[in-house]
Amino acid sequence: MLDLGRLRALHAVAQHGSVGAAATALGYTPSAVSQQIAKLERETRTTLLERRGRGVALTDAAHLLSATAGQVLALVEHAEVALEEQRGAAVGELRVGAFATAARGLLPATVVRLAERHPQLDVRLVELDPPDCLEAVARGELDLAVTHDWVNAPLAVPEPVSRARLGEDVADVLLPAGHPLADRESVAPEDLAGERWICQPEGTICHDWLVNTFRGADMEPDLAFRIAEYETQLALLAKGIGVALLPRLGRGALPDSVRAVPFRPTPTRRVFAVWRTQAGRRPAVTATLAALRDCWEQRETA
Amino acid sequence: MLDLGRLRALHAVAQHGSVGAAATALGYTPSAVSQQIAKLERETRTTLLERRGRGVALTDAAHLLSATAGQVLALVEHAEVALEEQRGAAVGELRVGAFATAARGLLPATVVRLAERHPQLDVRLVELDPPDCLEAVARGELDLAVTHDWVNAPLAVPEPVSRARLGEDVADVLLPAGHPLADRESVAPEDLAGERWICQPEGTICHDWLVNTFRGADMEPDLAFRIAEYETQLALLAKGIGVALLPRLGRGALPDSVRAVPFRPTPTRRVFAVWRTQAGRRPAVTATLAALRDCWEQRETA
DNA sequence: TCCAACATGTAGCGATCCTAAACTGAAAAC
DNA sequence: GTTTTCAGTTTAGGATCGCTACATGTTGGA
Repeated sequence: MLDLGRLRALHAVAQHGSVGAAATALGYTPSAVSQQIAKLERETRTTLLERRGRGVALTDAAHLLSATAGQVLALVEHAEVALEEQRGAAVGELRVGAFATAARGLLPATVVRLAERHPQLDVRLVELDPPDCLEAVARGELDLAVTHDWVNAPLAVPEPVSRARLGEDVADVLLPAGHPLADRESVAPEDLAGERWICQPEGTICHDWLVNTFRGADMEPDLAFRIAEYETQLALLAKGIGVALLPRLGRGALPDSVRAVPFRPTPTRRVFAVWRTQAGRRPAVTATLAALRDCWEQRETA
Repeated sequence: MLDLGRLRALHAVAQHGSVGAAATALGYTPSAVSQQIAKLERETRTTLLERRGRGVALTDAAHLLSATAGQVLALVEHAEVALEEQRGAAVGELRVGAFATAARGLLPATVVRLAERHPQLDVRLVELDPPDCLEAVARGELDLAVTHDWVNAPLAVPEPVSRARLGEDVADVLLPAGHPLADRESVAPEDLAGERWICQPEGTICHDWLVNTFRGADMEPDLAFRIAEYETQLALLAKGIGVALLPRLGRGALPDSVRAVPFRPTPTRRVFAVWRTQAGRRPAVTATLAALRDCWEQRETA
């Protein structure tokens, strides 16, 4: 494989017309340039320079080589510039994970915003539960994830992962419109004894939080419906079949047949973005973080 | 300026997916590849590789750089191949000089033939008198020249120039059709005493030869018309204004008003191709030499 | 004929680049 | 949970490379 330094030497000679001028241009002595080209000649088994009077002339092979050397040098220079530019730009593929509610309520706007601001950024989205999110980020399968914890089940991030808080998401109890508690200012676990709950499957944080909170009041919730899909939960609620605890994030307009009532103690989960600390320097990561924050703000003011 | 070896290392990692595989592919140890990329990272002040589990993953910058590295490597490889091919092919620019008669009578056919055989060869033609030809070749301003001497004025080629004889060109005396000598088998200087000569300007070999030959017979030719252009000489001859000594090379069909009569002693000039010995290895030079020989042969048999 | 300009050759020193081997860290196997 | 294995990195050291300074060889002009 030809050496770039030698090609540069040859190209300089071709451009400046003499070994000495080329050496000056490159900041070397003529001897160095001469030696470089001599080595290039040995490597290619080709005569590149011919002495002509006091100076030198390039052979056909040298012209040929110098021409492509020019292209190569231009390309390399371009790469350097691109690298420099890229140091501040968000490009490439960014794999994002988010828990279901955020995937529904926050990420669509974020992806749109990123697409507007950074057209070169290719965002991939995966819906994952918070523990899986963290693991995937730590393993490098995701570049960034939106996750959450509840105040009574704080999120532990492993060492090489950083996190930033986006904000808090409050959950309300959703009741059929005709329910006796439907017009209360707020409800407590005690008020809801005997209700049949619509809840996410076991193993999800939503499920665990509900169980923990009721056990704190020395009660056991009746988790009659284990439903992962938001729309399905809503459909069940609309039919008055049970009650549910649903976060405000990602909750659209409710049907008339369903009422939201604040819960006491307020079920608040903190929403975080997490990423490998290592990758924090990636412009793509910081840009996504910024977009997430913007979209979160916009959601709250809306 | 980025180093080609490092770019190749990065590209290999990108292609093979791991440092070890890249090292195997390149014939190095993983350590070498790792160091190369570490240096590349320092040079570009960019993170290129991130550890991911047991292996590594490329950052955006690395992907960017690897992509252009691929282009660069392809270009360099292409240059190497081109160089290899070119080692046997006639390509590039070839500057050819020829004395006027050869430029008229030999070179056009040669240029056509070269263009057929070697379309990549770019032939430039300059009309130059033999001494200038030799000088230009020796100086490297011409790559090859067609020159001549007369038997009584042999051509001396300087050391770093080679020559090859193409053949001999005989000159005849051209007389107006009505001239008393027009139907003779041959004429000698003595026969032509008092004639007004149409001749090339002083300083040309043609001129000098005429003077020398006549002085050898203790005569002085009357060089009444100093004309460089062949067509002009012919026009003068056609009007019966003088006589001329014109070589057979490059002489087309004569008008009826002009007759060619052999001269005694026969004015014979040896025609040579000359080139820098150094450049003799150039395929372009050998190809042109071959074409010149072919065209000369063809001319004689025609 | 000497001198100036230019390229090339030589010696040597410092930088570079590779290998080998120890080290670190993560996944897999027991 | 502990050990093994795998992959990449770090470190040390020796060979090579690539530069500079200086000498040499040519060429072209005063």
